[in-house]
Amino acid sequence: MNTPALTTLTALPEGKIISFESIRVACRNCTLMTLCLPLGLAPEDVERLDSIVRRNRPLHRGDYLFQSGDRFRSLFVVKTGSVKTFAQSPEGGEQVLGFHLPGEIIGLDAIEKDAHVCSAKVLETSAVCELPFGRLEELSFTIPSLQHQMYRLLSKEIAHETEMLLLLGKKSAEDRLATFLLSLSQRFRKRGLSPTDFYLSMSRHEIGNYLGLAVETVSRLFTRFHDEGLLKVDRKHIQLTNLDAIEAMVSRVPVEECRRRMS
Amino acid sequence: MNTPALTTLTALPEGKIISFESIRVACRNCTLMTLCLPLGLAPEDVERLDSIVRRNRPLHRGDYLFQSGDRFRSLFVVKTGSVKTFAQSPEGGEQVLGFHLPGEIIGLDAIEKDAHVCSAKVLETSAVCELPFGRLEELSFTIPSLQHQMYRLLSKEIAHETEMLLLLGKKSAEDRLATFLLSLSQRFRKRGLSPTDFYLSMSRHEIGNYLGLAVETVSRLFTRFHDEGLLKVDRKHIQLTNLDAIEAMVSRVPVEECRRRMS
DNA sequence: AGATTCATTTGACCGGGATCAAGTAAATCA
DNA sequence: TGATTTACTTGATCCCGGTCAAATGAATCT
Repeated sequence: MNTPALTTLTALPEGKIISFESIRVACRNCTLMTLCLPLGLAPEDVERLDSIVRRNRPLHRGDYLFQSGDRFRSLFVVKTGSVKTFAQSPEGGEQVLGFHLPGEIIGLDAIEKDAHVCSAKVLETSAVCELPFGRLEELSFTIPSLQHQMYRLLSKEIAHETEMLLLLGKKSAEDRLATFLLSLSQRFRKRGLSPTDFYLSMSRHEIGNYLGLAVETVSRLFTRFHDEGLLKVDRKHIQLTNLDAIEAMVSRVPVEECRRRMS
Repeated sequence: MNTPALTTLTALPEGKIISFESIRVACRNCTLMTLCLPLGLAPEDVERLDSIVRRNRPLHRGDYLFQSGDRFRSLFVVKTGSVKTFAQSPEGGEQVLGFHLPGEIIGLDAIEKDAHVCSAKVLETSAVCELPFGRLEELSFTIPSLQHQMYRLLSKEIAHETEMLLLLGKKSAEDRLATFLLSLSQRFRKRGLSPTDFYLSMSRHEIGNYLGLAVETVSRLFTRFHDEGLLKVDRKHIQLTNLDAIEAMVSRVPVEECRRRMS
């Protein structure tokens, strides 16, 4: 099998042959169907959607799906593995915007400018579906339920970022890490994986960057959570031994509000 | 003229009579057309869009467009005045999500859950266009350019929140206020208003809440900016006397990155 | 106009989390 | 396998911005 030295999906030539692999993993057989774009589509519409999906070879740690400034051509959906997105200032600093698990769509922020405004980098060996946006948009002209699902997905992304704004604007370091772990837990659960026992595919540095915290703070918090019996942590391996306590921490009323409400 | 004691648009009964007012302010005559939903639409499509727009009576300070948890029926566009959106935790605390100026669309985060996930409150006497989402969606099935514009608007909202994440995650208090003022300035300019001389319709408390800062910090920063000759401030009246300096402040490389890049 | 309430400003102080500095453990590589 | 690099942890210290407290100024209400 020839393996060209391409590291980005977008750089792959058009009109790839339909491989055996791509047939096996058709949308209709994909376990992620209810988490992904086909949600709410009739079977025949899933087939039409499937026909525009490009399934390229797996990517490896460090590979880019796209980089900030690239012309916008496609949305991407993680099939297996995980991907981080991040914005970079021209000077080199970066802000992690999200960690994306199977079924999650990447690139929705690029539609308006017709160019990517963030970069997407693969955290571990990952399979990714590519959805040429022009084709997707055409398809959504003729499939109302697909259009509706697109609106839903875009809206969901907005609502999610809203939650992140609340996190960064109002919550303590402790709350941020707890919220992060709980989010991962819930997303793993939805995907049929253990919500209490998983491996992190991102570094402490990336977690800190994402949560607006220094690496050292993240490290200390892991140690503290461990000491408090909330979790067991061994390098990248996390076991949430007291999910209830973590949930309580996240939904807890901030101290500031307690005080204010008493007056 | 009868004035029922309704304080929310959504509570207004369906099928209002077409008033003289609503004819005068048809989309085709609206100065906001190029900032708003009609952007990129053919004149005949603007008319079709116009036919579903509901233009209700002006709202006043403190009126709600909708509240978190309300069933999602319509998107709203500010025509004149300003509106703030905010998320509230059940305990009473709130996080301001945005301040919305004429031409800006509100409610996009409600599509997915079919319920509002934030509240929208009018900051000053304001006129607002209501776009019943069901009708809008139907219309976008038959007008590809409207569908495209919807995708663009949703995408723009995502990209904008991304910028806010960067703001809250990485920037200093000083940078946050400067970014906020610059954003207002640029938005006023786009609307043909002075980018350097304007009135704030929101309180210091609301600004602080939005930027993840204490009221006192906001107040001190205004004083400092004033002392440094960046602006003149008299209560709600702001004059940006050194826009260049504010721009430089915003695009400046964070100190942390400077240090890191030197090593 | 005077009283009340609310918004803003200013000062004093404090603390959470960043920064600085080392040390340790893993992963990568020759 | 040892050498080098990178990731993570831990401790010490510092500082930005939050909190507390009080004064002042606007706006609203009688």
